[in-house]
Formats: sequence, C-alpha cells, structure tokens
Amino acid sequence: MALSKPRICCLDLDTFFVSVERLLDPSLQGKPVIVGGRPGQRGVVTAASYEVRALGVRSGMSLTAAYQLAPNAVYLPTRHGVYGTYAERVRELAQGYTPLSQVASIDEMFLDFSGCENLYARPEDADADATIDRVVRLLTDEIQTRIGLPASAGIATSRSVAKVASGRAKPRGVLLVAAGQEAAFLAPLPVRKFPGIGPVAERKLHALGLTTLGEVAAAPSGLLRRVFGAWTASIQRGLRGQGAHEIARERPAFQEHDPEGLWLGSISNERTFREDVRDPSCIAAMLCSLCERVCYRARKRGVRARTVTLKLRYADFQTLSRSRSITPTSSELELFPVVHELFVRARTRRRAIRLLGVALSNLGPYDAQLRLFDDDDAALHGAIDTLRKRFGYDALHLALSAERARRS
DNA sequence: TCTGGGGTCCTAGGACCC
DNA sequence: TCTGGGGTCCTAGGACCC
Repeated sequence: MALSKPRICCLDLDTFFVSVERLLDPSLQGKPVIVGGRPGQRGVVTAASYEVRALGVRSGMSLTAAYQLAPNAVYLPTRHGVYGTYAERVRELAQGYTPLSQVASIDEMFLDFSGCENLYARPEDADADATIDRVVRLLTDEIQTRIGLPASAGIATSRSVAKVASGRAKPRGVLLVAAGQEAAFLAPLPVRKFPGIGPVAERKLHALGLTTLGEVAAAPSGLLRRVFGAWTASIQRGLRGQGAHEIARERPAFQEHDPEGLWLGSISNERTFREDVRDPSCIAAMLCSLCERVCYRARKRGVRARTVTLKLRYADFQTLSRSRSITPTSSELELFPVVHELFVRARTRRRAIRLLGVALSNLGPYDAQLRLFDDDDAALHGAIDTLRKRFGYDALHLALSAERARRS
C-alpha cells in the first residue's frame, strides 16, 4: 500500500462559550448572546452569538463598543471552569475516532486521520476523501447529539489549511480541501485569514499592495521578508499547502521540558482595575494577591520559577514589564518582596495604574528534598493548600491581599 | 474599536565567559 | 591590554492566538 497523504482535521466548536451557556439555559436559544461581562464593565467580548455578529459584534471588541451595536443582547460573565468540563467531554469523544490528536485551545483540536481511510472505508464512498469527510461529519453530528454542542471541521493535508477550512465551514459544517487544491483554496481569501498573520502583518502587507493570500503567495521572497522576517519560508510553504502536518502526542505544556530539564511554559495572572488606581496600599494588595495566585498554581503543578516578571499598564495604556532571575521559588512570601521592588523600579511616571500582572517562567521541578531543612514555608504552604482544597481558594489570603479582597 | 486574561514564540542588545 | 569571535544567559518588548 502506498503511503497515504496526511489528512489533518481541525475540529472547532462554534461560538463555544455561547453554546455552553445555551445548553445550561435553553431560554437563550435563538437570542442575541454576548459572553464576556456586563456592559459598562472594563472588558471585552469573549464570545458572540451569530445573532450579534450580524450586528457587527466581534470577539475581542470592548463591551462598551458591543453595547453600542447590540444594546438588547443578553450579557453574561465568562465562566471558564464550566466551559472546561464540556471541552473535556468533546475531547474524549473525538479521541475515540483517531489515536493521534492535539489540543490547540479550549475550543479547538487537531485530529490526525492519516492512514485511517481503509479502517473507515465503506463501499458507497467514492474515494478516500469521501470516507474521511463522512467520518468527520459523523463526529460533528455525535458532538451535537450526545453533548449538545455545534462543531465545525476542516480537513486538509496541513494543520494551517485545515484550520482555515474549519473557519470557512462554520457554522455546523465540514469542509475538505483535497490534496493539490490548497493554494487555489487559499488564493481568494483576505490575508488575515491565515494563521500567523495578525493585524500588524496585515497592515504591512496592505501597504505593499497585497490583500489576498494568492497575492502573498505570488510575491517575491525578498518583499515578504520585510513583513515576515525569519518566518518567510514557513509562511510561503504554508500558502502552498506544504505546511506542517505533524500532530504532537497529547501532553500538557508544563510536562514538556527541554534538554536542560527546564519545564516549558509559564504561569501568569494579571488584573485590570475596575478604576485606575494610585493608592500605594491598593497597589501592594493587588501585587500580593497576584503573587499568591501564581504561586498557588505553581505549587499545584509541582514547579518552581527561576524568573519572575512584573507587568504594569498605566492609565494611558503604556505597558511595560520588568523581570528578574531569582532563586527558584513557588512561595508568595519570597516572591512578593521581589515583585514589589520590581514595581517600584518600573513605575517612573506619576500616572494612575490600569493593570498589574505577575508571571512565573523558567519553571523547574519542585524538589522538596532540597528545601525541607531551610524552608519552614513548605509546611505553611502545605497547610494553606490543603485548606484551600477543602474550602476553596478564597479561604485564606495573606493579610495584604485579604485587604484587597475585602475592598472589592 | 478607548482596548481582558491566559498563553506561546521570536527578536535583539548587553553582559559575561572562553 | 588599542582587541576577534562564538556561545549563552538575562532582560525588555512585541506579534500572535483563542
């Protein structure tokens, strides 16, 4: 048997957060729904139903702007925990169809059907593409009937083309791009549709007179290098349908590590104040609370961080970060003084502050053996984490962040 | 379009070492 | 110490994705 072509499926849940909210409250069915928060709050649309998209509402848009377009929509807060449970059920179902899959985000995953044609073939299938197309339709139908969520899928020989196809298939559709047809499929689409081309690259391409993916594909490498730099070759391959099709075996990001044994990934929490603040005690309380949060998550993962980053955004949106290498820690008692000092160093302007964030990176394993004798914190954290497990995260806070919690 | 919050990856200059 | 070049770490910033 000849080696079969790669057949990658990008499975994407339609207006995922909205669909889950409708599943939990069927009276929302058919109504205009926006998930992200209430109008007037500082925040953006995280999911918009097709009814409000028709009015021009898009995810990422500020709630204020959305309200101008859709004053009569139902506005709901984002409930990540709830959506995660449904996402997990969809994953389990999808993973029953193919042994190789990769989770791309909460509402999107890649499935590798390469070589599965014979397994699924039926006499009535015209060819291998028809087989895969039929099977993926079975999958999206099953997600709808068994879980109650609408899903779409794109199938192609590469991940990027499959992803673009899934976008074109929405809502509730399946679109297969046959091998060899990739360039023709992409050619008429606006440049922004291709994964990796964001607002900045779009602007630069427009300035060069390139508005469609076909025009980009035909442009000389030298020209494209001005926009994509080192990415140029990879983008060009992608546009020819020769992009990557490899599907990494399922593995949480924090379990991957490089040859030095460092865990990849980072843990961060950031918060936009409801109103810009200047009050130093309010700022300190927020920093303390953020330190607690990231450290709690680090301990849950069993990692410590060798780098901490403070993020600061002024009221006028000027944003900056300050980072520092530290003795690996997952203790807020150790972290907070460093973060506070980074803040004091970073804040050179008098302006009120809009956002603060704390990130941990350069993660490594938490080696309790190494710490036991020099660290009374370990016992304290163990006790804190146990209580939180039983009574919830908010059961315990350091005094400063408790002050913040009380005020908010 | 007055702009959230969680991430990943890339770039680039300077320090420091050999 | 009138000075090359490569490697790696640290830090800051930015593009992009959902």
